Amino acid sequence: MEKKYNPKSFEDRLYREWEESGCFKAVRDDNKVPFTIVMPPPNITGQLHMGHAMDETLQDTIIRFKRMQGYCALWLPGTDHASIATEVKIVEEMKREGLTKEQLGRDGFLKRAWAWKEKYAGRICDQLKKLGSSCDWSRLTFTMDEKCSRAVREVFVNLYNKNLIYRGSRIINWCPQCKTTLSDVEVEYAEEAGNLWHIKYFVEGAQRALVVATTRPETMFGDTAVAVNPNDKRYKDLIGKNVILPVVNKSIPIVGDEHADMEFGTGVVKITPAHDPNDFEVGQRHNLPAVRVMNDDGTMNACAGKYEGLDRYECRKRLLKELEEDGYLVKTEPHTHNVGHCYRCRATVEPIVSKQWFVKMEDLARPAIDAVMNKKVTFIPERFAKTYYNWMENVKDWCISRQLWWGHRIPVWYCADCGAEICKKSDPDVCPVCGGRHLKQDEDVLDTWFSSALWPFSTLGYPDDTSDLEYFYPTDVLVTGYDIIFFWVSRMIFSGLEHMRKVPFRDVLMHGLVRDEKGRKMSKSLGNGVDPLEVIDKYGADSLRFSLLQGVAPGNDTRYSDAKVEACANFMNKIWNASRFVITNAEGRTVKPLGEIKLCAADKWIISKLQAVIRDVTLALNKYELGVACQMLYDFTWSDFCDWYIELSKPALYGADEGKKDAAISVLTFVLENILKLLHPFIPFITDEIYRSVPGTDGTVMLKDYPRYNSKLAYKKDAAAFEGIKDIITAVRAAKTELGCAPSKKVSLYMVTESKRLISANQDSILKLAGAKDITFISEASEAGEKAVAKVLPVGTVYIPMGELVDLGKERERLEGELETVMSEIRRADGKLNNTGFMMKAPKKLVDEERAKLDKYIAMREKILEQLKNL
RNA sequence: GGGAGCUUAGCUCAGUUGGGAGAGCAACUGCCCUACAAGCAGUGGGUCACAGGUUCGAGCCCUGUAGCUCCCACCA
Repeated sequence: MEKKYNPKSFEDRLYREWEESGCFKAVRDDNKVPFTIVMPPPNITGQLHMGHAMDETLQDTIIRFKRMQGYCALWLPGTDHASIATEVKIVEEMKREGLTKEQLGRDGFLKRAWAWKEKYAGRICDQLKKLGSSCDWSRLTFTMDEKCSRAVREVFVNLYNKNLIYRGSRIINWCPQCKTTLSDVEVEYAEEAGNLWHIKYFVEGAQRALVVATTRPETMFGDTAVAVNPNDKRYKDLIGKNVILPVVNKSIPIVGDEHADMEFGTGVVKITPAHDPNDFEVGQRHNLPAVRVMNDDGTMNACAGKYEGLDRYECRKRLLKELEEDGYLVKTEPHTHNVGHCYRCRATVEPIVSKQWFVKMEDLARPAIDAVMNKKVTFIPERFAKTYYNWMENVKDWCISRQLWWGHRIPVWYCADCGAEICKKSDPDVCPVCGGRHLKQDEDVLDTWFSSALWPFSTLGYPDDTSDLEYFYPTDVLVTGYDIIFFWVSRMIFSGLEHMRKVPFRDVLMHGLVRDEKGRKMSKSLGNGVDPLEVIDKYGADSLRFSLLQGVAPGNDTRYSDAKVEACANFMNKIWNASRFVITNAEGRTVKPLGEIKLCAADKWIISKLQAVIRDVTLALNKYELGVACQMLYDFTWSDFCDWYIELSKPALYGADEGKKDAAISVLTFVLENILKLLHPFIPFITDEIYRSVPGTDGTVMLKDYPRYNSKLAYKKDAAAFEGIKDIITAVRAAKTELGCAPSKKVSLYMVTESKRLISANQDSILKLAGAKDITFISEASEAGEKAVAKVLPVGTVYIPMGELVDLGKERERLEGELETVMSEIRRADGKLNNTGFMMKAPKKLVDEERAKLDKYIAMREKILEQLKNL
């Protein structure tokens, strides 16, 4: 082993070895139970960020754990074509070259897009490898691969045939910059300061005027009515009459509709069915025409008259000026309101009536809700089920058509001869209705999330009845961020149920966002993102992984900090050095199985601790409590193994007794090997690198069995007794520090104790670790001399003669302090034991423990009192 | 308007069937002792936001209050 921990010297090499040896490959094995994770496919446009790093680390840890536990573990990787995000990027790139989509044409553009994909899809995969991701690369899938495209077609056609996909004119969200529709979840709302403009509309044939309030005056060209509340006494008599739309001088009706809120504004609302979801509904109720006033790029169309061709905001500005000059504008009131923005380009989204394709959600939502209610799918933590219900129960139809080129094209053709609409799995040559040959495919592509929704089964071979699908589906756990529940998780659930008749996964492990040091979201605009690859370069992948898992609870956001990674790097260093200690000391010695050696108290103690850790870590991992598991392993490795056990082993290791040496090195090796296995899922590189040097091991640790709790190795009594030895050592160390005695000065110890055998057996350890030269058993305090400090412990009293360093006054003070501590413990235990409620209702085990504590403290109290008396 | 989360040591956060408050970092003291100074030993530091309630027992369960954060819906 190299003297220094240097992750760069082995991480890439190990990854190559793992990959080449086929360790990550999952092949159906009917003697094993499958455990499947499908990776949330990163966008091909993307670069690895901290969010990915967290997501991938969680998945890798789980899959490595399951693999070691003997499952047929499949972690299926892939990438997403990310229709809109990718198209936006390519268009930007083209713009720099002075090119437009139109210039290239659809085919030319797609050619370029595929070239882009070839160039960048590999990048994110390489980055995942740097992290140590043990996914089965032979199954790498791209959402626009042939198999996914087949699945998309199959699903589309099936839903179409069931009338669950339909085409219709609805209000949709339009991004004027991306020039495409967006689904409801792709719109992000933000409060914006704006105005509420009060505009006068004259009533036809009367001297009255109604004043409407609007935040988007430019849409007035599309007004086809004004509405008042039918119960509103102010305007009731006007219902059925008309108003004259200013500027355009068009006559539009006054309708009575509950939508008009009497309390808001003037109580009169202009109705623009083509540009507002509520108005659209009002329009439906009153048979109003929907008049679109905007073009796809957010400029005004011919309906705006002289404003035609102007951008919507420029039009607003000039129109307001005109209205003001003509006396129509009666009031401008500041008003903050929620404005929708495109989640890709941030442009303000326009609600527009448009003919689009929709998935009818009502029938799909119900079973998806039930599946979670019935625990076929479990959210971890549970609270996210509520978020899910809330959305599912109120979900509206899903607009799936996008006016883009990069994506799955909608498998619908229109016959120019007879007007038929044909939806088919395979491209039709002739019209099945009229036999005509003039078929034209729908120009639009599908929402990216339409193919993502099929991911858990499209990747496994759907629509074919593959052996993989039968074996690996439903998958076991989906690991993803809570920000993606609506986009993806919910859609996978209803899609799985609809097309596979089974939920896509049993558990959904949610994690939060990785924020920056100050708790802010990492973002490009803030420039506060931390590049995981740079962190890996500096500290190694294991340190980054551990820092992302340690102290993290499911569903909670976490902060990234260099300090945290540094602390983890120190842990790696610790593991490295401890291993080096064990391995170098094992050179030339025989490492024996535990059964063949005589275990000393310290051995039994550490082995016992190890069993508890194995049990608890496994339990925690099965509950996806990775943060808790990390903490337990950290503490065990650093405190118990390194700080205590390695130190305890030194007397034997450096002594002359060959048998003891062999025993010590055997236990050290045994525990180290287990630590490496236990830690491997979290920090795969360092553990495997070390494992290969551990005597008696062969091959990679990633295919070894995960340690199992062995009750025969629990040694509960011996382990408990050994705590007495640790107490003695700690007490002597503390006493030395307290009195300012140099740690290197060897002191003599005198003990009054009933555990002479235990202490004698561990004398070497005590002397070495406490920095003492001898132990003498005595029967009373005076034998230790006058200038001795007394440490009263459960195992007995230790007297440490310190000569001139002892200040009797301070010693009295200290003992009185300890007495007070012990007394308060006695009061606490006594109180409990005298509480009839506690005695009657508390579990017996607890009562017994409490009684034992009381006895222990009473004994200590007597000893301290005696000590004080002697001072 | 609806919903969720958070509030624990100076800082960042764990604490999952309710049974003596923890870690890392920071601070203080002392140590290079043949794995590790990226280290070791020791020490200090918390009315677990607040107020009630349930219970023999509450950081944990229930109700309410306050502050912060997030999500959804809607606001012409």
